[in-house]
Amino acid sequence: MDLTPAELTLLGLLVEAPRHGYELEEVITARGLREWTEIGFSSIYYLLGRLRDRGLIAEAGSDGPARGKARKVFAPTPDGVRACARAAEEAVATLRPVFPPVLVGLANQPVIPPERLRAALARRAEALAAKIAEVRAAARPDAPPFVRVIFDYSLGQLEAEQRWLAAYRGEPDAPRREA
Amino acid sequence: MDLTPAELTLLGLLVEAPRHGYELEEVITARGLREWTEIGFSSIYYLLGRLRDRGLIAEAGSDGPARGKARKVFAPTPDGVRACARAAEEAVATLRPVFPPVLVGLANQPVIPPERLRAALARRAEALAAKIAEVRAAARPDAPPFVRVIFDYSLGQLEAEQRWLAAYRGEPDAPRREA
DNA sequence: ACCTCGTATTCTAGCGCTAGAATAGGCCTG
DNA sequence: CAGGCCTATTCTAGCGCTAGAATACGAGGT
Repeated sequence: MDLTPAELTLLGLLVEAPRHGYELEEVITARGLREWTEIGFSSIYYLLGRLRDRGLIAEAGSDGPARGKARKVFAPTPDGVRACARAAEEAVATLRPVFPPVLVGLANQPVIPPERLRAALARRAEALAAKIAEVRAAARPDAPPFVRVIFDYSLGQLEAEQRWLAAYRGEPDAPRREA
Repeated sequence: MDLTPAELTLLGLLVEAPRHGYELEEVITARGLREWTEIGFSSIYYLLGRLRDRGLIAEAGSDGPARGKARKVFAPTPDGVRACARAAEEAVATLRPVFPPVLVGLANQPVIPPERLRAALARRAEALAAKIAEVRAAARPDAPPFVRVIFDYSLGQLEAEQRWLAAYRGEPDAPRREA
């Protein structure tokens, strides 16, 4: 009954406006969701099929094609809209424990030669700075608040990681005291 | 050729000390890695098989069983140790873009009834506070630095999220200015 | 008329992983 | 020494997902 993040993303896009598969693909790439949601091109029709089988979306007539094969436009059913709201609410409320790969790497720190580790941390610092700049640049001040909050979240997480990394690179071996 | 986080975790545990499948299971639960790594009981032997097929670990004789069926002890091969170091280094260096479910939920914020959204955010705040307390309690000051750094990371991320959440709950609709 | 190009969907094989049951073997107890 | 029990491993079926190829179809050029 629960929706995966990918399913919720797709369903949400359809709640926003009825669309056909190809259009979803376009929207996903246009909004830069490809990187985040990890919904591949092939998955779209697959997920659409699952959502339809569950009765959360339904074919809302076929659109007059610009050119080429007829396209199937999908729209959420009333059930689908409810499910979307419930799943979104659930996603907001639940804190998912994360153990990102970087921590797995750090847990194996003892096997990494020290100078390689230092270099790896430097590479991370660079990537982090670049990412922060990128997110800042992408964050339009005129975006609606519910979009801004997403950027704020990402930025907050990235900056926290940056502070942590700076402290850690500064004194890689010395234990530090609590705040 | 790359190792998944789960594979790296297991391999790392074997680099630490040769072990058999059941023991890995015990270590994983004892260290609380179950929640983080999402390595199910069934996966252990499966992953062990894959690592062996790739020549990264090998059976290092069977241990005298305390009682019951003979157990197969696995130890990393020289290749395995190298792969572990390389993968750990890689994991430390690369920044993986994350788009946690909470953001997917927030992206669908407009379909959530406002009072439900407020309640969901409140639940999240509670869970967050509890988690922070839990991590703080688990962070032993006498732990080796390479373990402490992991707790520091988690704590930094959680606290950043807490600040973000507090700000957001304070003014859920008003746009905020940049730092 | 035919052919090609651009749009859009569907199909197929197969990989990675998981749950859960089945199996195996030695010890201990009566 | 038969039976149960505990430790460990292995097997099996199947799910979810993906890449990539195959298909379908109309418009426009020649």
